[in-house]
Amino acid sequence: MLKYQQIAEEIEKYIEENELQQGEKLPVLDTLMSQFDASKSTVTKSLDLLEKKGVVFQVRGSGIFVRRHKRKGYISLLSNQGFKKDLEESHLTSDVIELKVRKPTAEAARNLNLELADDVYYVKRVRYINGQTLCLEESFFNKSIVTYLNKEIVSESIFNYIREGLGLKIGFSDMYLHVGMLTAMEADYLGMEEGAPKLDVETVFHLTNGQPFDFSIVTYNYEQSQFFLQANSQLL
Amino acid sequence: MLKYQQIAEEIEKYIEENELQQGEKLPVLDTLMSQFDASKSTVTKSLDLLEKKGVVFQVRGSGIFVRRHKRKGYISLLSNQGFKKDLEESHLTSDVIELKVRKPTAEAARNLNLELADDVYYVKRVRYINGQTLCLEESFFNKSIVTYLNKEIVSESIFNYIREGLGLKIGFSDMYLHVGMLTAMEADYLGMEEGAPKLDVETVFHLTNGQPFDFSIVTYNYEQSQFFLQANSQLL
DNA sequence: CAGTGGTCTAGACCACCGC
DNA sequence: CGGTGGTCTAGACCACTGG
Repeated sequence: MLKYQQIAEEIEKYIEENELQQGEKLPVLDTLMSQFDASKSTVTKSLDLLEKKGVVFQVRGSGIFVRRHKRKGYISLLSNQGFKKDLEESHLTSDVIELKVRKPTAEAARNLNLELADDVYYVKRVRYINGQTLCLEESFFNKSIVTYLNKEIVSESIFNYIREGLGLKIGFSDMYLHVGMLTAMEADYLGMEEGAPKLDVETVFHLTNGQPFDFSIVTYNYEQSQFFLQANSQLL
Repeated sequence: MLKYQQIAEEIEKYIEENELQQGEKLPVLDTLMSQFDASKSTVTKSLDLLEKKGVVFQVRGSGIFVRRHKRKGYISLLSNQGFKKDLEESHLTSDVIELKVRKPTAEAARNLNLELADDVYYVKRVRYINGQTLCLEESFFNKSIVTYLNKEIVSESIFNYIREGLGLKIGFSDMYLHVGMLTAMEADYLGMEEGAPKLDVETVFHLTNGQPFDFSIVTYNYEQSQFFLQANSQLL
């Protein structure tokens, strides 16, 4: 593990263990440098990481402060694939409805840069949170990259398997959100009424080398759809 | 303007002007270093910025590549307050429905760390995109920070005024998303049916020093609600 | 194994905040 | 004006990719 990741982790752990609140001040850079026996750039890099994650914010001429958000029970839109993080106390399960090799839909082919004749793994799941339906998920995996899947893998964390089992490196993703009304089929899976509000999240996942390997469409039950997002304005 | 920002801007401009597509390779680091007469760290910092903005992705041992998303007409959830960026071709206007100094709601007070007796500027606007209703927006500004507002300011970009007119530095924001159904009042403003799907986005905006100065609730017309989001998985 | 990006250091100097 | 974070450099060395 890299030094700056290590430092970032320790600082984050320190914040959690001491239950520091929004606005509380962390030790100054000099202290952190000697404490972790690292150069200024390295410590700064750790802090930039934490800032990107929404854990701290830095104020020039003043100090480094803890950043917290107040609300519980929200799903972080960015702690990508595998909510896990913000819903630690919640119980998440999945029902696998379908798992097979097939040809992609036109939309899936377009998003994965595939031909209609190429093979994809198709996975359809319903996800539950504390026993209530959370979402319906359909995923298309480029079979030439994700070469094997089975029911066991698919009922657990597919992404962990892709990372550890297949040794692939997941890079970045593009997400598209739409609000609409549930179709009869979706309503059925989610145990809701047809025409109820829904949020569709379509995501294209890429490897670190830029290859798209997964296109997924997730339809959220609006009653469980509380999402959270942290932004930094210094992008311009 | 800082050197690394300058470099980032020029690289971005270069990509736009030459209409580089997803996956196209940029010059190698050495070239960029000499081209911009900058050290490796500085160029790297520029590229990290662009990576955060979703403009490029870097692959160790291989190169620096252009990142693009395919879909047009989506509102970027992160290019914070002031869509402007992704909707450049669209025509955006506002109707100011209400502008006054008042006491905050309990919710607004909580999110702005204010007392119920403190003063806030309250702004209510309907926003249009190409003549169609896009959203209904209610904002509460901490009056001890945003000391003055008038109809003219409020019908243009409030955030530009805060930055340039008041000289305040906007830092980060926390966003909370909910899906639901339009109330009669909301439907009326948006020209929709009561009970139609909606997306509510509540945002708390902070200055760079961490002080919250604006709490806003934006209710989107679901027919116009197409959002876009780019994520980087290397956060862990 | 050559090419290319990533990490880390030490140190100089700059820019901002708040007393 | 002292304290603190931010920028920038030069250079050593590491780690990954792809032919």
